[in-house]
Amino acid sequence: MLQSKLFYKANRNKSADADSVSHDLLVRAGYVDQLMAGVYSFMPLGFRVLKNIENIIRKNMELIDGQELLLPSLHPKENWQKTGRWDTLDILFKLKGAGDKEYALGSTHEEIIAPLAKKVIFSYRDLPLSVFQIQTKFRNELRAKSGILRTREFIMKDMYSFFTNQDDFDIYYEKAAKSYEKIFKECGIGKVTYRTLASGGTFSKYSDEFQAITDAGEDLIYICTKCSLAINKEIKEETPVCTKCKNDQFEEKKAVEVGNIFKLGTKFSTPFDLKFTDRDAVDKPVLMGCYGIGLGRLLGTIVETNYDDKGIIWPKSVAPFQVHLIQIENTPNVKKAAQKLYTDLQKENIEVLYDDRQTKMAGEKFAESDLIGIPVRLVVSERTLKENSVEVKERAKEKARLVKIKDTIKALK
RNA sequence: CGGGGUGUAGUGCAACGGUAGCACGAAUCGUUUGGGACGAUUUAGUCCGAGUUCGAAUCUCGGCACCCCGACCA
Repeated sequence: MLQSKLFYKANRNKSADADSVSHDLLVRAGYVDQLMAGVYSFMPLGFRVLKNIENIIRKNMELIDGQELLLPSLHPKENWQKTGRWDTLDILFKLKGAGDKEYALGSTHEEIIAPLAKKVIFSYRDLPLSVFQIQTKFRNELRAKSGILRTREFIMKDMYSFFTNQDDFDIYYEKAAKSYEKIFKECGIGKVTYRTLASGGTFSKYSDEFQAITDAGEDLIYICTKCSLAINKEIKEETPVCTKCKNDQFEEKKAVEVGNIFKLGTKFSTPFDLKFTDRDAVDKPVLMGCYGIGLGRLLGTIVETNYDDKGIIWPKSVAPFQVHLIQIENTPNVKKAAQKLYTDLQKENIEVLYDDRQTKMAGEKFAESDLIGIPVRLVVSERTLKENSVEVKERAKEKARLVKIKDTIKALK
C-alpha cells in the first residue's frame, strides 16, 4: 500500500475526548474514527488489524470444530419474548418497522441460534455441534466509554456449542477455554491475560472470563499470590480464600474483559424446546454453551498493553502491515531503489506500507511511523544506498541496523 | 438513569459583555531534506433556538451533542 494513497490522516494533537491510551493512539494514527458515543468506524489501518484478529479467532474456532455461519442482526420480538428477555434485558435495542411491528437489534444470539438448531438437531447422532459467527452486536449500554473498549455497536465472535451430556460438554468447555488462551497469546496479550472465575449472571452460577490486566480496565480481578488462580470481584466477595489453594492473599489488578464463556445448560433449550432423541428413545434437552470475544475491545486491549511514548507497538500477528518502508530524500536513486524494494517485498507476500510521500520531512515520517506502530521499519536514503543497504529497525527496539539490499527479505524472516 | 463538566476553523487551544486569534493541518510558490524545516501568500469557525443588552463566543432559559464519576454491563 502506498502511504500517499492511504485513507487516513495522522494527527499530532492529542484527541481531546480520549481518556484511554488506546483511544488516543488509535484515533490519532488514523485507525478508527468516532461517529458518536460508543460507535466507531474502522478505517483501512484499523480494519486490517481487525481482520487479522478475526482470522486468528476463526482459525482457532475451526480447530475446535466450530463451523462458521452468519445470523441476522434484526430479530423478531417473539424470540425475545420467549425467553423473557424482551422485558428484562436493559441493553436490548428495540425498534419499530412497517405496521409498527417490533424488532430487536441482536445483542447476543441465543434467541436465534436455539430455534435454528432445532431445525437441525433431532437425534443424538446429530450431536455434538459447535457453530460460531463473527458479526455485529448492538448493546444499548447506559454509558459507552474508553474509546473502543466499551461501545454500543461492536463486532463479536460468538460460538454456541450443543451437547447431549454434561461430561462431554465439560470436556469441550475446557477445550474452548484453552483455545481462548491460545487466541489471546497469539494476539500478543497472553502474558497479561488471566482466566478468571466469574459469576454466570442469570445463566449459571459461574462463568469464566478472560481478563487482560491494564489500567484502562474497568474490572477488578484478584490473583492468588500462591497459585496464580484469578477470580473476579463478585467471587472474591463470596469466597475470601483461593478456591484452589486456600491462600487468602490476592493481588488486586484492573483488567479488561476480553472474553467470556458460559455453560448455558438448558437455559435456552427449554424455552425453545430444543431437544434430541437419545439412544434410549427418550427426548432430552440439548445442553448449550456460549463463548464470546469482542474483537474491537480485543484490538483496543492489545494497544493498551503494547505502546510507548511514541505510539503503538503492534505484535506481528495482528499488525496492519509487516513492514513500513520509508523513502527519505526524493532523489531519483532513492525513489528507484525504494520502489524496487516495494515490489520485491510484495512479490514475497510481505505486507508493506510504503511511505512514498515526497512532501514530508524525514522527522515527520519517522514520528508517524512510530505512531502507527508497524513492527519493522525499512529506510532507504542516499546514505543507506551508499552502502548498497537499507536500514532495518524494529519498532520495539532502540537500535537500527544496516542490511545489504539483496539480503533484505532474509533479514525480515 | 442520578451527579459533574464541556461545546469556538479539519485537529488542539485562546479571546473582561466591545473588531474572533494562535499552533498544527490543508493549498500555492520558493528554499530545504536522517527525528515533527523556513519564508511568502492563501484556506476555514463561535452546536441549535429563544431571551437579556446599544452590543453576546462570553450572561439567562430550552434543546441537542460529547466527556467524566456513579448505577448498569448476555
